Amino acid sequence: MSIYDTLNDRQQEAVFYTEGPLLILAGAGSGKTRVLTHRIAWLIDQIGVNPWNILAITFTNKAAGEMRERVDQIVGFGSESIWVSTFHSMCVRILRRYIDRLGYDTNFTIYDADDQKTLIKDVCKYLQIDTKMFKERSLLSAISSAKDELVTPEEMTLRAEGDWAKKKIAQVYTEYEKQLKANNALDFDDLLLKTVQLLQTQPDVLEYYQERFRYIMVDEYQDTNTVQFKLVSLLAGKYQNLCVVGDDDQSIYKFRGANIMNILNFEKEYPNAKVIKLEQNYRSTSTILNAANEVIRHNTGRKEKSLWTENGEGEKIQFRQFDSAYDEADYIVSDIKDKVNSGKREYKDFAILYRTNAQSRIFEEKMVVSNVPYKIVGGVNFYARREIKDLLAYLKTVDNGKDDLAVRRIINVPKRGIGLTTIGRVQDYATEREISFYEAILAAGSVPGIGRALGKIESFAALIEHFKAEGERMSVAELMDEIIDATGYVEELQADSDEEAESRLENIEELRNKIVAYEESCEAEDEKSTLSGFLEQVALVADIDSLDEETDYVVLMTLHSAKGLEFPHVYLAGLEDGIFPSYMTITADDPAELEEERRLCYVGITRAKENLTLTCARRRMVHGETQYNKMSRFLKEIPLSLLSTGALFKKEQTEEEPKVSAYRQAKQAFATKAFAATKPAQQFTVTKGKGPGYDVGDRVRHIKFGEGLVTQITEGGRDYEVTVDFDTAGTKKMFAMFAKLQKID
DNA sequence: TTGTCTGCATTTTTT
DNA sequence: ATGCAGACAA
Repeated sequence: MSIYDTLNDRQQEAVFYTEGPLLILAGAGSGKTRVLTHRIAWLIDQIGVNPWNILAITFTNKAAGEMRERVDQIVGFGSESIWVSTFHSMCVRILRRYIDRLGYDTNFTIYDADDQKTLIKDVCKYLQIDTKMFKERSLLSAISSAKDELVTPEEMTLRAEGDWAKKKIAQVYTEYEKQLKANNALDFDDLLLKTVQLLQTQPDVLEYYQERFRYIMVDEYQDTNTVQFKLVSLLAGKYQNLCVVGDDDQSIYKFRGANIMNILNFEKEYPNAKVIKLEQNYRSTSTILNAANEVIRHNTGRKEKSLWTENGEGEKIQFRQFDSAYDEADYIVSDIKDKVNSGKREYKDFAILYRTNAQSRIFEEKMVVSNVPYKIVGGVNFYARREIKDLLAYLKTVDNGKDDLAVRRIINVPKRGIGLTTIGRVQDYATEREISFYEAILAAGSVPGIGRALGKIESFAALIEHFKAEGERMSVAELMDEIIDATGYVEELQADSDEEAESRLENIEELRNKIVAYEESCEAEDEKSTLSGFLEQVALVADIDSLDEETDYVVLMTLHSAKGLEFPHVYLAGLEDGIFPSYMTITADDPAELEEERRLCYVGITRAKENLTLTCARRRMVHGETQYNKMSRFLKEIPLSLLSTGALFKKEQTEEEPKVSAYRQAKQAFATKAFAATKPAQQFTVTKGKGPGYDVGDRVRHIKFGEGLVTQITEGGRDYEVTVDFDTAGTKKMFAMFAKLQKID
């Protein structure tokens, strides 16, 4: 009896088919990770492939670690020399070795979203771009998609010919690139793009990696974008032993440039590709699986497949609608508590999934109050916190003096009396001479107009030089301590006794732990721990990587983060039109966006193994205002026969609304299903309470237009449109939400 | 130069 | 509700 006997026929076929391109269409819960690990084992064990020649690309570091571990368990040796990593960390590894060929230093810095924003602001200021017209956000996303599509600044400039707005964007892109290079920095997209450029321009490097990676596997292939596709094709170009695993129904990263065509057209790209479908689900009960199938059925243009399972029917899916988001959170948390207290489950069996990170807060509050251990994945990244970024900026400055952003960040943190004017002068001097900001600092004596700040700058330069010298002989942790000590960063926080300062100190302590952990892990692998190495690790960790299956806590995260995970009991919260599917996708004119939301819903449902609870609230606070939402359209796509709406629950007595039971509400919602498609969802937002707080015939005051008479109120979209006859300003139509009209008695 | 105030926009999802 | 940029005073 071999380990491969435990696989089903299809899975075996996928494992044994080792030569040439292979597309595995793996439905949710069909055991694709098992297939991949067994395939690697098979390659090593039976085909005699050197582990060194295998590359497996996963979506997260966590998945990579798990895969390595599982291969290790099967094969027992050699797994450490397999390359298992994410696209990004693989690229960094390659670039650290060869990027000098593209004119960068190999100790380049990686810019995160925050740094990108700072840089783009600088660029806009420098180019005198009107950021009212060109939002930094959209500029960045334009640049990002250009990089995803392998479009260089030169190309974009050419394409923009004759279009003023496009030319502006191209100009920004060009300058942004220039500055990145001057700072010896790469952004996330660059990691992929530069690697592709490297392989395209350096035949010997390409040859080396093609030879090295004779067998390539890519997980979550449906979420790859054009650069990633290109990268994989380059690497697999010689041996063509490329195995990709994916599920078009789980493609949820289009907004990040993921190109679903990569999977749909795999057979066109590789005409001799073998296609294997894995359709047996081992994860969920048939009830859950049916619900998922029913929902995803509403999408068009998918690869036909039908998931089935031998698992039992299991329990019905629970559905609950609540008056408010508070009630919703209350119910879920106490439901979890009940089930744990009755000994049926442990905390770690539960996951609460939601559409947006903002929804986590309310659950967190309830968890704290109820004393339920929990872990929130995502949200504000640990490394994005101010104190962490500050200290990292010191490390970056020591590591890569060209990183102007880092130097400018810390030159006056903690306060040294170096102000904006001084920084501006130094920057001008640096720009003029085309030297880095830090070089200008070192030459501060010759910068004009510095005046009495000179001494302060010189002592700052001396401080950094001191760190650089010390860094040569110190470990990263020691250097960090020295920085904390010499700058008085912690001291300053300690003097501050409020709660925020306290949590900052804790974070700094946590950072120190992470540095020590990094150094220990290097030691374990017999590698030298370096400052660059640590900074790189920091840049590429996702929050999900810190998820630990062993710890007994409830996990809270977005649906996106939940991809690839499974839990015995899943709560899908906030199933309301406007939340999920999000308001953006409902109002977008592209139906494809709604389909992506539906796939997200499919992903969410299929995370559940045994129990699934769907909840929504009639009323919830969003951005400081109360929103009234209809239940999600996706709910209506689940057959009523799979649902249980459970016992009735308390309604708030203060509300004047008709008292309809949850069950009736649900029933009504399903009954109107046929009409729902043609009628727009009725939802609206008001600043407080119900209605705009005034009526036709009332006198109101507007902050700018003065007093006037309300002549008409019409309900439109998510707001009221109010027509007011102003005494002095004439008749205006405006939305109640924005106008903030005040009734005059 | 620093701190505070005010008005303004912002809100999907992430390696 | 929160966070940021710009204005202005200390």
